[in-house]
Amino acid sequence: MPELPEVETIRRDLEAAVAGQRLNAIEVCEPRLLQNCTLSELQRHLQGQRLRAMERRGKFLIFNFGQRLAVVHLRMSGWFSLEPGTHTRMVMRFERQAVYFDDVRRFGTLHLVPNQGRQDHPPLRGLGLEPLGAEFTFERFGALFEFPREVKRLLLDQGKLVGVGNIYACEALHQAKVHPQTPACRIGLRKLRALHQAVKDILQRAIDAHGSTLGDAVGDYRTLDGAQGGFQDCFAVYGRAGRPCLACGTSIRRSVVAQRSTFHCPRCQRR
DNA sequence: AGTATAACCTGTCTGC
DNA sequence: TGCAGACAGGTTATAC
Repeated sequence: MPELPEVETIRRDLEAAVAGQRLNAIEVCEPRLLQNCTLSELQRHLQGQRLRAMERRGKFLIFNFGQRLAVVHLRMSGWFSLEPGTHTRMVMRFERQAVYFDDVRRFGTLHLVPNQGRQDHPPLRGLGLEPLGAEFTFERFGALFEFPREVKRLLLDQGKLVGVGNIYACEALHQAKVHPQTPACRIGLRKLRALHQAVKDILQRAIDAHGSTLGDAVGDYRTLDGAQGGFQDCFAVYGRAGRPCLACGTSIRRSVVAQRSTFHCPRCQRR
């Protein structure tokens, strides 16, 4: 479920909790987690190494151990905790603190990747623009809009732009007053500038609120210490079908775009 | 090259 | 109370 703001929140929390510490042991009890190595290979390369930094690329969480990286994707229900949970799939025991990877739906992935040339190895290969990085200029963003794909589909394409998922795509499109099904190449300069700003703005505001927790069901996103995020209280459209648009009062509409639930205001976001 | 569909899993919620 | 069906923040293989 996590998108960029949730992953970034976890990154910061993990950095504070375990960066700089040596990894004493790593235990994996869900074989599907490991994508490109065996558990013994993982242990051979990482155990005894110091965690140099916690990094993030799009929705990937990167444990930087110097020569090697453990690259984790949380997919739908993964999260990290300082306590063992009901669906713990991996434990990383650092010198002074253990961290637990919990993942109800077992979709989460871990790749062991060489740090040198990391961008040439899956899963970091072929990723798009980092929306909170210096590279996210209006020119480079605008260059993605040359084709007639539906704009929401484009925003969700991790090969074009990383980190934006279903929630924040809906929210950014509403803030910029763009209909989710608008062909990308038919968005005018004014709206395109508004959308560029909205993507940055929504993601930053969501990070400031420590991400979004939709409910209290098992597998819902939590921060490292188990707290809920806060940005769900700021949603303008996501999950608000039938309720009034905060800008104009019109009933928010739910539809399906790119096989995903989509929410928009039919008045603020005209085709 | 695009788009749709099913699949990967488990859990929750809704309606009958 | 039970039970079938829909739905869920993500991605990918496969088939048009």
